[in-house]
Amino acid sequence: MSSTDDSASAPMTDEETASAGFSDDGKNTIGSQLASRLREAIISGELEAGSKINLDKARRTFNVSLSPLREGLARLISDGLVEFQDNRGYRVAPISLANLEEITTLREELEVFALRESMRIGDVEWEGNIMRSLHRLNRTERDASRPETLEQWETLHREFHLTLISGCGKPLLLHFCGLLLNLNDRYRRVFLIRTSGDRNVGQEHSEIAQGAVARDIEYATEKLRQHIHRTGTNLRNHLATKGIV
Amino acid sequence: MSSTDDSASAPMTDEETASAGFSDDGKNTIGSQLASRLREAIISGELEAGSKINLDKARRTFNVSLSPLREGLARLISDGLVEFQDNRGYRVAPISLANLEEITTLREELEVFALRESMRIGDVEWEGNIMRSLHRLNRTERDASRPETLEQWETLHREFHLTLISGCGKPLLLHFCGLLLNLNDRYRRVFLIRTSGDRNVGQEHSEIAQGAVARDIEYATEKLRQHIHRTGTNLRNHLATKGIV
DNA sequence: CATTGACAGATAATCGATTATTTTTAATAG
DNA sequence: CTATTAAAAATAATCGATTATCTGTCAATG
Repeated sequence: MSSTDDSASAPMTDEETASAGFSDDGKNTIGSQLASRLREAIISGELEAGSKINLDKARRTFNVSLSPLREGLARLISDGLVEFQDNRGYRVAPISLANLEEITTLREELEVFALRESMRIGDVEWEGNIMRSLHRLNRTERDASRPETLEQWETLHREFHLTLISGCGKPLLLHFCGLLLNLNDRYRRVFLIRTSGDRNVGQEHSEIAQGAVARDIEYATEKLRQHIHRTGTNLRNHLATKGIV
Repeated sequence: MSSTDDSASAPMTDEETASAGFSDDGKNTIGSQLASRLREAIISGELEAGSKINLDKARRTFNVSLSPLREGLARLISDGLVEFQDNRGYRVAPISLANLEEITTLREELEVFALRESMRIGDVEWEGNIMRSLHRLNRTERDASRPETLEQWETLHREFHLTLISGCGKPLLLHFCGLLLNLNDRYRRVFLIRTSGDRNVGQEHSEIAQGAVARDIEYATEKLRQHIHRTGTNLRNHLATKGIV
């Protein structure tokens, strides 16, 4: 419900970060930095789902002491990306078909509800933010041969979905939706290298966005629901291909 | 999504805990114990909403070192009962009318959805668990003059609501509902010493439970929604009385 | 008189070492 | 051979001390 770091912060080169003065956008403490790095490692699949996290090994890998390491891991527990047991340590949250299906179902419930609320009470700034997010997202190509474009697209995609519902005026609801989006993104990054051919995801996003700013509640919410559902179906097939139950 | 301790565990005297062999129900590490103690301190209002948590002071109060203290606080962040900022430390999550209203709204959405799902797929064991929880709850009097009965009632009440939706087969959804219940309980414990006279809460619970096991979806979900809504309205009035915005 | 900046005290974050617990291995009895 | 137990190794949890950061105070400046 809190947490300082901001893993989806605006892209910025090392030089800018170092020189420009306004670098105070979180990531201050080692613990925070670790949380971000670990989150990325898990969502990208670098750390395998279900695998144990050896503290001593991780300590050496990241060149940090135990305290900030545990601090960082604690945050990922809140995110649902890490599981913990007293005296047994940490492990990367496992993936499963059932988990993916629940995430999809809950997104359909919560994200759609949040969009409905946003359309009910969102202001003009909210509308503007949607159009900006949409534009930035649609201008970014997903090129499977260049991993950095995939990461970039993921960031903007997440941003788009969050912006869409950002007008709802319900911090807790946004928090839940953010968690679900995170969990969902892991499945996509691990299993879905390229989007399936029979979809035009860009157009789907455009339709949702346009319906939202036009305040056509039935249209927009239904489009969003279908969008989420299709993604779920898609991912489910990919999981099945790899034999995951 | 994980967390080992179990703040709503069965009541047990110190003697029993010490002698009987099966005391391995969590609460092993100092960090876990602290999480429970702090949670209780916050939900009961002992630690004032919005107040800063001084690590050094807390360390002395609880006679522990910094590491487990931070560990415990980290868990309460997941619970939404504590907020944190890098280099600024921890504070008890503030309360507000808006926050209470959001909690109520989300409970109406999520808990009702979870009940619907439970009624769709819950098995006989689920039904039995409901009847047991209901019985235990209704047999417990809330006597304002004896604080321990209030605590006991809170525990059983929480248990009842969680049991009601425990058949839904959706761990994440149950997690969210658990969080919301926690957050809601804090408002009740702090603001509602006795239930308002125009309600028979015991009967409300019975109606919901009976509707649930009878699989009368419309009836049960509507009763639950009203139950949650009334509680919200009630609490809102009490907050207004104390001048909280 | 408001603003800035340096200082000091308070507080949070981190480290390295130590202690507690679990897991593995090895030995032994049945 | 399998099951049981004891010792050893691996791992997690905690501690006390140190370092980094923040916050308030007060003097100097415009």
